[in-house]
Amino acid sequence: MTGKDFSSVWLREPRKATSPGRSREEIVRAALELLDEEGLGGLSMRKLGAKLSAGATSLYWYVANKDELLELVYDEVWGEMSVPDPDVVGWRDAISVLAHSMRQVILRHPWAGDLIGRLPALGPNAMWVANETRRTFKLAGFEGLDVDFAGSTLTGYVFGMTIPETAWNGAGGNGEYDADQMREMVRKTAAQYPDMVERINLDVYDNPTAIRELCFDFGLVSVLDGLERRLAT
Amino acid sequence: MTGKDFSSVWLREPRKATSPGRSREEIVRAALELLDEEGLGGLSMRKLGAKLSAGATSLYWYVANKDELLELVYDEVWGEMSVPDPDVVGWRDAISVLAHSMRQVILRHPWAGDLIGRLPALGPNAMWVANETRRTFKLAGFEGLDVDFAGSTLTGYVFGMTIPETAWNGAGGNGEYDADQMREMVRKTAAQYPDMVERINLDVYDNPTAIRELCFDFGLVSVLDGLERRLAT
DNA sequence: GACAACTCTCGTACAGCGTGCGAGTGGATT
DNA sequence: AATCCACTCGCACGCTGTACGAGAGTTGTC
Repeated sequence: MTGKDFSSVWLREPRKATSPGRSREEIVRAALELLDEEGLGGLSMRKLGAKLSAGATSLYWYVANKDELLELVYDEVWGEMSVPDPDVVGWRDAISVLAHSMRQVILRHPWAGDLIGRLPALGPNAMWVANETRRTFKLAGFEGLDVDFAGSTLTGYVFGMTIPETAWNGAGGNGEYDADQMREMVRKTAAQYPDMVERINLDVYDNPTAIRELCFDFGLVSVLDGLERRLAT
Repeated sequence: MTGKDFSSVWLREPRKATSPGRSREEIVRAALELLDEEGLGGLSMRKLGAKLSAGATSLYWYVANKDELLELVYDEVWGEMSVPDPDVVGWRDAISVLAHSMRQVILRHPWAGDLIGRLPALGPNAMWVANETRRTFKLAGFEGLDVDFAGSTLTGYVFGMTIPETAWNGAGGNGEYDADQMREMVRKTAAQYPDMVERINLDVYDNPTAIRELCFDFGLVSVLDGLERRLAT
Protein backbone atom coordinates (compact mmCIF):
# COMPACT_ATOMS: atom_id res chain seq x y z
CA MET A 1 0.00 0.00 0.00
CA THR A 2 2.07 2.88 -1.26
CA GLY A 3 -0.54 5.61 -1.25
CA LYS A 4 -0.46 8.45 -3.70
CA ASP A 5 0.86 11.96 -3.61
CA PHE A 6 -1.50 14.53 -2.44
CA SER A 7 -1.13 18.26 -2.22
CA SER A 8 -3.31 20.91 -0.80
CA VAL A 9 -2.95 24.62 -0.23
CA TRP A 10 -3.62 24.07 3.42
CA LEU A 11 -0.42 22.14 3.79
CA ARG A 12 1.70 24.98 2.41
CA GLU A 13 2.55 28.35 3.81
CA PRO A 14 1.00 31.25 1.92
CA ARG A 15 3.05 34.03 0.41
CA LYS A 16 3.31 36.96 2.73
CA ALA A 17 1.08 39.72 1.39
CA THR A 18 3.57 42.52 1.01
CA SER A 19 2.33 44.52 -1.93
CA PRO A 20 -0.87 46.48 -1.31
CA GLY A 21 -2.92 45.90 -4.45
CA ARG A 22 -2.27 42.27 -5.15
CA SER A 23 -2.54 39.55 -2.60
CA ARG A 24 -3.93 36.10 -2.15
CA GLU A 25 -7.06 37.58 -0.57
CA GLU A 26 -7.63 39.96 -3.46
CA ILE A 27 -7.27 37.16 -5.93
CA VAL A 28 -9.65 34.90 -4.07
CA ARG A 29 -12.19 37.68 -3.79
CA ALA A 30 -12.03 38.43 -7.50
CA ALA A 31 -12.23 34.75 -8.34
CA LEU A 32 -15.33 34.42 -6.21
CA GLU A 33 -17.00 37.28 -8.07
CA LEU A 34 -16.10 35.80 -11.41
CA LEU A 35 -17.43 32.41 -10.37
CA ASP A 36 -20.71 33.87 -9.17
CA GLU A 37 -21.13 35.77 -12.41
CA GLU A 38 -20.07 33.17 -14.93
CA GLY A 39 -19.93 29.83 -13.19
CA LEU A 40 -17.11 27.34 -12.91
CA GLY A 41 -16.47 27.31 -16.64
CA GLY A 42 -16.22 31.07 -16.70
CA LEU A 43 -13.22 31.23 -14.43
CA SER A 44 -9.95 31.33 -16.28
CA MET A 45 -6.61 32.63 -15.14
CA ARG A 46 -6.55 35.08 -18.03
CA LYS A 47 -9.94 36.55 -17.23
CA LEU A 48 -9.09 36.68 -13.58
CA GLY A 49 -5.84 38.43 -14.36
CA ALA A 50 -7.67 40.95 -16.53
CA LYS A 51 -10.16 41.60 -13.74
CA LEU A 52 -7.25 42.48 -11.48
CA SER A 53 -5.45 44.43 -14.23
CA ALA A 54 -2.68 41.92 -14.11
CA GLY A 55 -1.11 39.49 -16.50
CA ALA A 56 -2.52 36.02 -16.29
CA THR A 57 0.71 34.50 -15.13
CA SER A 58 1.28 37.08 -12.41
CA LEU A 59 -1.23 35.27 -10.28
CA TYR A 60 1.07 32.29 -10.09
CA TRP A 61 3.23 34.18 -7.67
CA TYR A 62 0.49 33.95 -5.05
CA VAL A 63 -1.07 30.66 -5.98
CA ALA A 64 0.65 27.53 -7.16
CA ASN A 65 -1.98 26.63 -9.73
CA LYS A 66 -5.65 26.86 -10.51
CA ASP A 67 -6.56 23.92 -8.31
CA GLU A 68 -5.08 25.65 -5.31
CA LEU A 69 -7.09 28.72 -6.11
CA LEU A 70 -10.21 26.60 -6.21
CA GLU A 71 -9.38 25.14 -2.83
CA LEU A 72 -9.19 28.65 -1.47
CA VAL A 73 -12.47 29.92 -2.91
CA TYR A 74 -14.12 26.67 -1.91
CA ASP A 75 -13.26 27.23 1.69
CA GLU A 76 -14.47 30.79 1.36
CA VAL A 77 -18.03 29.63 0.82
CA TRP A 78 -17.84 27.44 3.90
CA GLY A 79 -17.28 30.68 5.74
CA GLU A 80 -20.69 31.91 4.66
CA MET A 81 -22.56 29.24 6.54
CA SER A 82 -24.19 30.14 9.81
CA VAL A 83 -23.55 27.73 12.63
CA PRO A 84 -25.77 28.59 15.60
CA ASP A 85 -24.56 27.83 19.08
CA PRO A 86 -26.32 24.64 20.21
CA ASP A 87 -25.90 25.69 23.82
CA VAL A 88 -28.24 28.56 23.08
CA VAL A 89 -30.83 27.22 20.68
CA GLY A 90 -30.62 23.50 21.33
CA TRP A 91 -29.14 20.89 19.04
CA ARG A 92 -32.11 20.30 16.80
CA ASP A 93 -32.66 23.92 15.95
CA ALA A 94 -28.95 24.50 15.53
CA ILE A 95 -28.69 21.69 13.02
CA SER A 96 -31.84 22.76 11.24
CA VAL A 97 -30.61 26.32 10.81
CA LEU A 98 -27.23 25.08 9.67
CA ALA A 99 -28.88 22.84 7.10
CA HIS A 100 -30.96 25.65 5.64
CA SER A 101 -27.95 27.89 5.62
CA MET A 102 -25.87 25.32 3.75
CA ARG A 103 -28.58 25.01 1.19
CA GLN A 104 -28.78 28.74 0.65
CA VAL A 105 -25.03 29.04 0.29
CA ILE A 106 -24.92 26.38 -2.41
CA LEU A 107 -27.85 27.88 -4.26
CA ARG A 108 -26.06 31.21 -4.13
CA HIS A 109 -22.80 29.69 -5.42
CA PRO A 110 -23.82 26.77 -7.63
CA TRP A 111 -20.25 26.22 -8.78
CA ALA A 112 -19.39 25.25 -5.22
CA GLY A 113 -21.52 22.17 -5.65
CA ASP A 114 -19.23 20.97 -8.41
CA LEU A 115 -16.24 21.26 -6.12
CA ILE A 116 -17.73 19.11 -3.39
CA GLY A 117 -17.11 16.01 -5.41
CA ARG A 118 -13.62 17.10 -6.31
CA LEU A 119 -11.93 18.62 -3.29
CA PRO A 120 -11.86 17.40 0.28
CA ALA A 121 -13.01 20.18 2.60
CA LEU A 122 -9.84 20.85 4.54
CA GLY A 123 -9.80 24.64 4.87
CA PRO A 124 -10.16 26.49 8.15
CA ASN A 125 -13.76 27.52 7.50
CA ALA A 126 -14.81 24.00 6.60
CA MET A 127 -13.00 22.79 9.68
CA TRP A 128 -14.85 25.27 11.82
CA VAL A 129 -18.20 24.12 10.51
CA ALA A 130 -17.23 20.48 10.98
CA ASN A 131 -16.04 21.17 14.47
CA GLU A 132 -19.25 22.93 15.48
CA THR A 133 -21.35 20.22 13.91
CA ARG A 134 -19.46 17.64 15.93
CA ARG A 135 -19.94 19.64 19.08
CA THR A 136 -23.64 19.97 18.39
CA PHE A 137 -24.21 16.28 17.84
CA LYS A 138 -22.22 15.42 20.92
CA LEU A 139 -24.42 17.75 22.88
CA ALA A 140 -27.40 15.96 21.39
CA GLY A 141 -26.16 12.79 22.99
CA PHE A 142 -24.23 10.94 20.29
CA GLU A 143 -21.04 9.20 21.24
CA GLY A 144 -17.92 7.87 19.56
CA LEU A 145 -18.14 7.28 15.84
CA ASP A 146 -21.84 8.03 15.87
CA VAL A 147 -21.03 11.71 16.27
CA ASP A 148 -19.32 11.73 12.91
CA PHE A 149 -21.91 9.47 11.36
CA ALA A 150 -24.69 11.83 12.36
CA GLY A 151 -22.75 14.77 10.95
CA SER A 152 -22.09 13.01 7.66
CA THR A 153 -25.71 12.01 7.40
CA LEU A 154 -26.82 15.59 7.74
CA THR A 155 -24.33 17.21 5.37
CA GLY A 156 -24.81 14.34 2.98
CA TYR A 157 -28.51 14.95 2.88
CA VAL A 158 -28.14 18.69 2.40
CA PHE A 159 -25.58 18.41 -0.37
CA GLY A 160 -27.33 15.64 -2.20
CA MET A 161 -30.59 17.48 -2.07
CA THR A 162 -29.23 20.84 -3.09
CA ILE A 163 -26.66 20.05 -5.75
CA PRO A 164 -29.18 18.55 -8.17
CA GLU A 165 -31.34 21.60 -7.60
CA THR A 166 -28.67 23.69 -9.22
CA ALA A 167 -28.64 21.39 -12.24
CA TRP A 168 -32.14 22.54 -13.10
CA ASN A 169 -31.06 26.14 -13.09
CA GLY A 170 -28.75 25.73 -16.05
CA ALA A 171 -25.02 25.31 -16.00
CA GLY A 172 -24.39 28.93 -15.13
CA GLY A 173 -26.73 28.59 -12.22
CA ASN A 174 -28.58 31.71 -13.16
CA GLY A 175 -31.75 31.09 -15.06
CA GLU A 176 -35.11 29.50 -14.67
CA TYR A 177 -37.08 27.62 -17.26
CA ASP A 178 -40.74 28.28 -17.34
CA ALA A 179 -43.23 25.70 -16.26
CA ASP A 180 -44.61 24.91 -19.71
CA GLN A 181 -41.27 24.22 -21.30
CA MET A 182 -40.29 22.02 -18.41
CA ARG A 183 -43.52 20.12 -18.32
CA GLU A 184 -43.35 19.59 -22.06
CA MET A 185 -39.83 18.27 -21.82
CA VAL A 186 -40.53 15.84 -19.05
CA ARG A 187 -43.77 14.76 -20.65
CA LYS A 188 -41.88 13.83 -23.79
CA THR A 189 -39.29 11.74 -22.02
CA ALA A 190 -41.49 10.28 -19.33
CA ALA A 191 -44.41 9.30 -21.50
CA GLN A 192 -44.07 5.56 -21.05
CA TYR A 193 -43.57 5.60 -17.31
CA PRO A 194 -46.98 5.54 -15.64
CA ASP A 195 -45.94 6.83 -12.25
CA MET A 196 -43.91 9.60 -13.77
CA VAL A 197 -46.85 10.76 -15.83
CA GLU A 198 -48.86 10.96 -12.65
CA ARG A 199 -46.11 13.10 -11.23
CA ILE A 200 -46.31 15.56 -14.09
CA ASN A 201 -49.94 16.18 -13.39
CA LEU A 202 -49.16 17.32 -9.89
CA ASP A 203 -48.29 20.98 -9.98
CA VAL A 204 -44.63 20.32 -9.34
CA TYR A 205 -43.55 22.47 -12.22
CA ASP A 206 -45.69 25.50 -11.61
CA ASN A 207 -43.80 26.89 -8.68
CA PRO A 208 -40.62 24.88 -8.51
CA THR A 209 -38.87 27.11 -6.03
CA ALA A 210 -41.60 26.82 -3.44
CA ILE A 211 -42.00 23.09 -3.97
CA ARG A 212 -38.30 22.50 -3.61
CA GLU A 213 -38.30 24.36 -0.36
CA LEU A 214 -41.15 22.16 0.85
CA CYS A 215 -39.32 19.09 -0.31
CA PHE A 216 -36.16 20.12 1.48
CA ASP A 217 -38.05 20.65 4.71
CA PHE A 218 -39.84 17.35 4.40
CA GLY A 219 -36.56 15.52 4.03
CA LEU A 220 -34.81 17.49 6.71
CA VAL A 221 -37.49 16.73 9.26
CA SER A 222 -37.29 13.08 8.28
CA VAL A 223 -33.54 12.99 8.69
CA LEU A 224 -33.68 14.73 12.04
CA ASP A 225 -36.42 12.40 13.24
CA GLY A 226 -34.40 9.45 12.11
CA LEU A 227 -31.34 10.70 13.93
CA GLU A 228 -33.34 11.43 17.06
CA ARG A 229 -34.61 7.89 17.01
CA ARG A 230 -31.04 6.61 17.15
CA LEU A 231 -30.59 8.51 20.38
CA ALA A 232 -33.59 6.92 22.02
CA THR A 233 -32.29 3.38 21.83
CA MET B 1 -40.72 35.38 -17.19
CA THR B 2 -39.18 34.49 -20.51
CA GLY B 3 -37.42 31.30 -19.59
CA LYS B 4 -34.21 30.22 -21.23
CA ASP B 5 -33.39 27.90 -24.06
CA PHE B 6 -32.72 24.42 -23.09
CA SER B 7 -31.59 21.48 -25.13
CA SER B 8 -31.16 17.88 -24.33
CA VAL B 9 -30.35 14.80 -26.33
CA TRP B 10 -33.55 13.25 -25.14
CA LEU B 11 -35.59 15.83 -26.99
CA ARG B 12 -33.95 15.03 -30.30
CA GLU B 13 -34.16 12.04 -32.55
CA PRO B 14 -30.95 10.03 -32.70
CA ARG B 15 -29.20 9.32 -35.95
CA LYS B 16 -30.23 5.99 -37.27
CA ALA B 17 -27.37 3.58 -36.77
CA THR B 18 -26.76 2.44 -40.31
CA SER B 19 -23.05 1.81 -40.50
CA PRO B 20 -21.84 -1.26 -38.64
CA GLY B 21 -18.68 -0.09 -36.92
CA ARG B 22 -19.63 3.37 -35.80
CA SER B 23 -22.81 4.23 -33.99
CA ARG B 24 -24.07 6.23 -31.08
CA GLU B 25 -23.95 3.13 -28.90
CA GLU B 26 -20.36 2.36 -29.83
CA ILE B 27 -19.35 5.91 -29.03
CA VAL B 28 -21.11 5.92 -25.70
CA ARG B 29 -19.56 2.61 -24.78
CA ALA B 30 -16.06 3.81 -25.64
CA ALA B 31 -16.65 7.08 -23.79
CA LEU B 32 -17.69 5.16 -20.73
CA GLU B 33 -14.50 3.13 -20.81
CA LEU B 34 -12.39 6.22 -21.22
CA LEU B 35 -14.16 7.92 -18.34
CA ASP B 36 -13.68 4.96 -16.05
CA GLU B 37 -10.01 4.81 -16.92
CA GLU B 38 -9.09 8.47 -16.86
CA GLY B 39 -11.90 10.37 -15.22
CA LEU B 40 -13.93 13.27 -16.46
CA GLY B 41 -10.87 15.30 -17.37
CA GLY B 42 -9.50 12.44 -19.40
CA LEU B 43 -12.32 12.37 -21.88
CA SER B 44 -11.64 14.41 -24.97
CA MET B 45 -13.15 14.10 -28.38
CA ARG B 46 -9.74 13.51 -29.89
CA LYS B 47 -8.86 10.67 -27.53
CA LEU B 48 -12.28 9.20 -27.98
CA GLY B 49 -11.92 9.40 -31.73
CA ALA B 50 -8.54 7.71 -31.54
CA LYS B 51 -9.98 4.92 -29.41
CA LEU B 52 -12.51 4.29 -32.16
CA SER B 53 -9.91 4.70 -34.91
CA ALA B 54 -11.81 7.70 -36.15
CA GLY B 55 -11.10 11.33 -36.60
CA ALA B 56 -12.14 13.48 -33.69
CA THR B 57 -14.71 15.38 -35.67
CA SER B 58 -16.28 12.28 -37.12
CA LEU B 59 -18.07 11.76 -33.85
CA TYR B 60 -20.04 14.91 -34.41
CA TRP B 61 -22.12 13.11 -36.94
CA TYR B 62 -23.67 10.99 -34.20
CA VAL B 63 -23.62 13.45 -31.37
CA ALA B 64 -24.29 17.17 -31.50
CA ASN B 65 -21.58 18.09 -29.03
CA LYS B 66 -19.69 16.89 -26.00
CA ASP B 67 -22.46 17.84 -23.60
CA GLU B 68 -24.89 15.60 -25.42
CA LEU B 69 -22.41 12.78 -25.21
CA LEU B 70 -22.17 13.33 -21.47
CA GLU B 71 -25.94 13.20 -21.18
CA LEU B 72 -25.85 9.85 -22.88
CA VAL B 73 -23.12 8.28 -20.76
CA TYR B 74 -24.72 9.75 -17.67
CA ASP B 75 -27.93 7.93 -18.35
CA GLU B 76 -25.93 4.81 -19.02
CA VAL B 77 -24.82 4.62 -15.40
CA TRP B 78 -28.40 4.98 -14.22
CA GLY B 79 -28.95 1.77 -16.08
CA GLU B 80 -26.50 0.00 -13.80
CA MET B 81 -28.61 0.50 -10.72
CA SER B 82 -30.63 -2.37 -9.40
CA VAL B 83 -34.20 -1.56 -8.53
CA PRO B 84 -35.81 -4.48 -6.73
CA ASP B 85 -39.51 -5.06 -7.08
CA PRO B 86 -41.17 -3.74 -3.93
CA ASP B 87 -44.07 -6.13 -4.43
CA VAL B 88 -41.62 -8.95 -3.84
CA VAL B 89 -39.24 -7.73 -1.17
CA GLY B 90 -41.29 -4.98 0.49
CA TRP B 91 -40.72 -1.25 0.21
CA ARG B 92 -38.08 -0.85 2.88
CA ASP B 93 -35.80 -3.55 1.55
CA ALA B 94 -36.34 -2.40 -2.01
CA ILE B 95 -35.28 1.13 -1.12
CA SER B 96 -32.37 -0.08 0.94
CA VAL B 97 -31.02 -2.24 -1.86
CA LEU B 98 -31.50 0.57 -4.35
CA ALA B 99 -29.59 2.95 -2.09
CA HIS B 100 -26.64 0.60 -1.74
CA SER B 101 -26.68 -0.02 -5.43
CA MET B 102 -26.64 3.70 -6.22
CA ARG B 103 -23.68 4.14 -3.95
CA GLN B 104 -21.76 1.35 -5.60
CA VAL B 105 -22.46 2.71 -9.05
CA ILE B 106 -21.12 6.14 -8.14
CA LEU B 107 -18.06 4.69 -6.46
CA ARG B 108 -17.46 2.67 -9.61
CA HIS B 109 -17.89 5.73 -11.86
CA PRO B 110 -16.75 8.70 -9.78
CA TRP B 111 -17.03 11.04 -12.76
CA ALA B 112 -20.78 10.46 -12.72
CA GLY B 113 -20.92 12.31 -9.44
CA ASP B 114 -19.64 15.42 -11.14
CA LEU B 115 -22.45 15.24 -13.67
CA ILE B 116 -25.20 15.09 -11.08
CA GLY B 117 -24.80 18.77 -10.36
CA ARG B 118 -24.64 19.64 -14.01
CA LEU B 119 -27.22 17.64 -15.91
CA PRO B 120 -30.82 16.94 -15.05
CA ALA B 121 -31.46 13.20 -15.13
CA LEU B 122 -33.87 12.93 -18.03
CA GLY B 123 -32.72 9.81 -19.83
CA PRO B 124 -34.76 6.64 -20.07
CA ASN B 125 -32.74 4.76 -17.48
CA ALA B 126 -32.96 7.58 -14.98
CA MET B 127 -36.68 7.77 -15.70
CA TRP B 128 -37.04 4.09 -15.05
CA VAL B 129 -35.33 4.35 -11.70
CA ALA B 130 -37.40 7.39 -10.77
CA ASN B 131 -40.55 5.62 -11.80
CA GLU B 132 -39.81 2.54 -9.74
CA THR B 133 -38.83 4.65 -6.77
CA ARG B 134 -42.13 6.46 -7.02
CA ARG B 135 -43.98 3.21 -7.24
CA THR B 136 -42.15 1.86 -4.23
CA PHE B 137 -42.89 4.84 -2.04
CA LYS B 138 -46.52 4.81 -3.09
CA LEU B 139 -46.69 1.21 -2.07
CA ALA B 140 -45.17 2.21 1.25
CA GLY B 141 -48.13 4.45 1.81
CA PHE B 142 -47.04 7.91 0.74
CA GLU B 143 -49.50 10.06 -1.14
CA GLY B 144 -49.46 13.09 -3.40
CA LEU B 145 -46.37 15.23 -3.28
CA ASP B 146 -44.99 13.22 -0.38
CA VAL B 147 -44.21 10.41 -2.80
CA ASP B 148 -41.77 12.64 -4.62
CA PHE B 149 -40.49 14.18 -1.44
CA ALA B 150 -39.62 10.79 -0.03
CA GLY B 151 -37.87 9.86 -3.25
CA SER B 152 -35.86 13.06 -3.31
CA THR B 153 -34.91 12.61 0.30
CA LEU B 154 -33.53 9.19 -0.39
CA THR B 155 -31.60 9.97 -3.56
CA GLY B 156 -30.43 13.21 -2.00
CA TYR B 157 -29.00 11.36 0.94
CA VAL B 158 -27.28 8.75 -1.19
CA PHE B 159 -25.73 11.25 -3.59
CA GLY B 160 -24.67 13.67 -0.92
CA MET B 161 -23.09 10.91 1.10
CA THR B 162 -21.32 9.23 -1.80
CA ILE B 163 -20.06 12.10 -3.92
CA PRO B 164 -17.75 13.48 -1.24
CA GLU B 165 -16.46 9.96 -0.75
CA THR B 166 -15.05 10.08 -4.24
CA ALA B 167 -13.29 13.35 -3.46
CA TRP B 168 -11.04 11.52 -1.03
CA ASN B 169 -10.03 9.04 -3.68
CA GLY B 170 -8.27 11.63 -5.80
CA ALA B 171 -9.59 13.37 -8.85
CA GLY B 172 -9.24 10.31 -11.03
CA GLY B 173 -11.19 8.33 -8.50
CA ASN B 174 -8.62 5.59 -8.50
CA GLY B 175 -6.24 5.75 -5.61
CA GLU B 176 -6.19 5.59 -1.88
CA TYR B 177 -4.03 7.56 0.46
CA ASP B 178 -2.60 5.69 3.35
CA ALA B 179 -3.76 6.29 6.86
CA ASP B 180 -0.63 8.04 8.09
CA GLN B 181 -0.52 10.59 5.34
CA MET B 182 -4.18 11.35 5.82
CA ARG B 183 -3.98 11.59 9.57
CA GLU B 184 -0.97 13.87 9.30
CA MET B 185 -2.75 16.13 6.87
CA VAL B 186 -5.88 16.47 8.90
CA ARG B 187 -3.91 16.87 12.09
CA LYS B 188 -2.09 19.81 10.59
CA THR B 189 -5.19 21.63 9.48
CA ALA B 190 -7.45 20.64 12.35
CA ALA B 191 -5.03 21.36 15.15
CA GLN B 192 -6.93 24.24 16.70
CA TYR B 193 -10.37 22.64 16.62
CA PRO B 194 -10.81 20.58 19.78
CA ASP B 195 -13.60 18.36 18.57
CA MET B 196 -11.82 17.64 15.33
CA VAL B 197 -8.71 16.58 17.16
CA GLU B 198 -10.80 14.17 19.14
CA ARG B 199 -12.07 12.83 15.84
CA ILE B 200 -8.57 12.14 14.60
CA ASN B 201 -7.85 9.95 17.54
CA LEU B 202 -10.70 7.67 16.65
CA ASP B 203 -9.53 5.14 14.15
CA VAL B 204 -11.43 6.76 11.32
CA TYR B 205 -8.42 6.82 9.08
CA ASP B 206 -7.18 3.31 9.55
CA ASN B 207 -9.80 1.53 7.54
CA PRO B 208 -11.65 4.25 5.72
CA THR B 209 -13.50 1.96 3.36
CA ALA B 210 -15.07 -0.05 6.14
CA ILE B 211 -15.87 3.01 8.22
CA ARG B 212 -17.55 4.71 5.28
CA GLU B 213 -19.68 1.70 4.71
CA LEU B 214 -20.71 1.78 8.37
CA CYS B 215 -21.40 5.48 8.13
CA PHE B 216 -23.52 5.01 5.04
CA ASP B 217 -25.59 2.33 6.75
CA PHE B 218 -26.02 4.42 9.86
CA GLY B 219 -27.37 7.31 7.81
CA LEU B 220 -29.51 5.14 5.60
CA VAL B 221 -31.22 3.51 8.55
CA SER B 222 -31.80 6.96 10.03
CA VAL B 223 -33.32 8.26 6.81
CA LEU B 224 -35.56 5.24 6.43
CA ASP B 225 -36.66 5.47 10.04
CA GLY B 226 -37.40 9.12 9.57
CA LEU B 227 -39.44 8.43 6.47
CA GLU B 228 -41.30 5.61 8.17
CA ARG B 229 -42.22 7.97 10.96
CA ARG B 230 -43.88 10.27 8.44
CA LEU B 231 -46.13 7.41 7.46
CA ALA B 232 -47.28 6.78 11.00
CA THR B 233 -48.83 10.17 11.51
C1' DG C 1 -24.16 4.23 -67.98
C1' DA C 2 -24.70 8.93 -66.17
C1' DC C 3 -25.94 12.11 -62.96
C1' DA C 4 -27.68 13.52 -58.60
C1' DA C 5 -28.53 13.11 -53.86
C1' DC C 6 -27.57 11.62 -49.59
C1' DT C 7 -24.58 9.61 -45.78
C1' DC C 8 -20.61 9.76 -43.62
C1' DT C 9 -15.38 10.94 -42.74
C1' DC C 10 -11.96 14.03 -41.55
C1' DG C 11 -8.07 17.78 -42.29
C1' DT C 12 -7.66 22.30 -41.25
C1' DA C 13 -8.31 26.18 -38.52
C1' DC C 14 -9.69 29.20 -34.67
C1' DA C 15 -10.25 30.73 -30.20
C1' DG C 16 -9.59 29.49 -25.82
C1' DC C 17 -7.31 27.01 -21.87
C1' DG C 18 -3.39 26.08 -17.82
C1' DT C 19 1.09 27.06 -17.07
C1' DG C 20 6.70 26.59 -17.54
C1' DC C 21 10.26 29.60 -18.57
C1' DG C 22 13.09 33.38 -18.58
C1' DA C 23 13.73 38.17 -19.24
C1' DG C 24 12.81 42.47 -17.13
C1' DT C 25 11.68 46.10 -13.47
C1' DG C 26 11.90 48.53 -9.23
C1' DG C 27 13.13 49.03 -4.45
C1' DA C 28 16.01 47.76 -0.49
C1' DT C 29 20.54 46.37 1.37
C1' DT C 30 25.32 46.29 1.51
C1' DA D 1 27.66 51.54 -7.11
C1' DA D 2 26.68 46.84 -6.92
C1' DT D 3 24.02 43.14 -5.49
C1' DC D 4 20.04 40.88 -4.19
C1' DC D 5 15.28 39.98 -3.92
C1' DA D 6 10.17 40.45 -4.69
C1' DC D 7 7.43 40.69 -8.23
C1' DT D 8 5.40 41.15 -13.20
C1' DC D 9 4.49 39.39 -17.47
C1' DG D 10 5.19 38.16 -22.72
C1' DC D 11 5.92 34.21 -25.15
C1' DA D 12 5.33 29.54 -26.27
C1' DC D 13 3.69 24.72 -25.86
C1' DG D 14 0.38 21.39 -25.95
C1' DC D 15 -4.08 20.72 -25.04
C1' DT D 16 -9.27 21.59 -25.56
C1' DG D 17 -14.28 21.83 -28.27
C1' DT D 18 -15.98 22.39 -32.57
C1' DA D 19 -17.34 25.19 -37.21
C1' DC D 20 -16.49 24.53 -41.90
C1' DG D 21 -16.05 22.59 -46.18
C1' DA D 22 -13.91 19.31 -49.20
C1' DG D 23 -14.04 14.71 -50.34
C1' DA D 24 -15.36 9.59 -50.55
C1' DG D 25 -18.63 6.05 -50.86
C1' DT D 26 -23.19 4.36 -51.49
C1' DT D 27 -27.73 4.59 -53.31
C1' DG D 28 -31.65 6.10 -56.31
C1' DT D 29 -33.44 7.70 -60.66
C1' DC D 30 -33.66 8.46 -65.36
